Amino acid sequence: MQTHLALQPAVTARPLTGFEQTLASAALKRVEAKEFVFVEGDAASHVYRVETGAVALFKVLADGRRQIVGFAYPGDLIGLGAEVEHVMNAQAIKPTRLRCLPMSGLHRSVAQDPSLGFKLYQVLARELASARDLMLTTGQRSATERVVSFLLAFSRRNERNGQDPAAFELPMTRADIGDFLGLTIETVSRTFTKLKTMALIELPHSSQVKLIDIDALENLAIGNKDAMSITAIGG
Amino acid sequence: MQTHLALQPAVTARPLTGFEQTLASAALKRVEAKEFVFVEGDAASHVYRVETGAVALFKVLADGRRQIVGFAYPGDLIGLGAEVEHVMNAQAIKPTRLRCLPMSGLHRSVAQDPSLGFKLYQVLARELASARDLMLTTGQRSATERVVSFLLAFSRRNERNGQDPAAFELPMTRADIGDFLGLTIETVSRTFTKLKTMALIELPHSSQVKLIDIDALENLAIGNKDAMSITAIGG
DNA sequence: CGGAACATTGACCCATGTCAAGTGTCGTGG
DNA sequence: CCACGACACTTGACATGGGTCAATGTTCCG
Repeated sequence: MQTHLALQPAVTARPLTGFEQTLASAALKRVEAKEFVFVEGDAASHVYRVETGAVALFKVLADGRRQIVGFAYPGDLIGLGAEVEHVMNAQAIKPTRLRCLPMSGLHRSVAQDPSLGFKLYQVLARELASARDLMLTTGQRSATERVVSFLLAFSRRNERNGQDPAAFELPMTRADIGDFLGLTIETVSRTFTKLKTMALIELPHSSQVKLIDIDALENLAIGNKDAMSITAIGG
Repeated sequence: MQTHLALQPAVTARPLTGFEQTLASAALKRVEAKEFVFVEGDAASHVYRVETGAVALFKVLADGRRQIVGFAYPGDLIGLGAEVEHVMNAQAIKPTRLRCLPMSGLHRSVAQDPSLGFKLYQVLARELASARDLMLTTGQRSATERVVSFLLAFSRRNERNGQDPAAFELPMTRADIGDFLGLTIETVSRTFTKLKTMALIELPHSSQVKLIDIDALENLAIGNKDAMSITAIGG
């Protein structure tokens, strides 16, 4: 069972070889933190691949409530969809560089490489799986479980990239985390403080996280209220 | 802005013409209410198209908490994904007939029809959009907003199918609705009662819904606390 | 007719939201 | 290099929406 939260659209698109070339030669765009890559209603004229930096993807309600549906990191594709207009917003959360591929180019690539359509299908299937994991998280889990799942997703991402799974930098603010997990800033902050008090994490700076007891955190994430004692018995 | 909740994976797969033939001749399977079509961990050996009935797609946590990520109705495809095993469960919520297409057949179809991969991509893109709408709903909306969005999605579905947008039968239980919207049975039930008291809906039977004031409901869904007075002024 | 499953309702409670101070932290300009 | 302002974060006090637990009602089917 996939109990953990995927932080990203999971489109670290390795298999797109012919497409890869097209992208490599595509125009490079720089955006500053807080700058939008596209907004809801924009013509879906391009897809983008994040080269460096990070982008938040979100929807907003009329009254300003915001749901971040995912974060895109280097290697991730954003802007894919079936509609002629973007149905969400993409905003850089730190200085970011992107490759821009016009939709016309994408269509051409699909025409040339018959398997590309299916590859894009696989890319979206993984995004869909991530979206559903997040649905499980925001729909069913407690605040602590959500925050811990979020931190562990970072840990696993770092591990996949050959970096320290126990220490990382959060590129987003508490507000972003809250809008991703369906919590308020205050609840996110209090949960961090609680995990710190429980000696499960350390926060050298508010954006730097060190995971002290990953086993205990993993127990917390799956709903084990007293993860620490369980760990003591089990370990 | 897409403020409303899609009830289904939105894969009423019209465009799959060559594929359509394959499906039409595929084996027909009948399942009873509560019977599983597949469960998490099963080999993803087939995709299914719902012919009649309805299917709930859900994930469960170790302790039994359940998130329904979508309902599939006639015309919808289920079982698509990038993994070799199913990552969720599919359970009929009423007697259901399904066409079963083996994955091998799907792969053959993709090989024969180069555009099929891209068509499947579009199908998944719509499912992804639905999943993200549901994320917005469970992550940001109040109980009343969630239930009303849910009812309005049925209304719109009926309208698309040329049926009465103001009256329909709910195929699922209160528990299913709760697990879809991230609410408890009791909250769903109380919300129905409240809407009935406000004279916005009627419930001839617990599974039959009649929408009395769709405008007011639409205001409620987007967060307008006193939808009725607004409607009175606006209408 | 009886029982199981589903739905409603009520009373109570608690996790999380809201509102309101504070306290860093960082970048800029003097 | 320091002072300032802006912004992010933390913390506290309090409010409340929705969860929990429990009882009752309803529907359906054997």
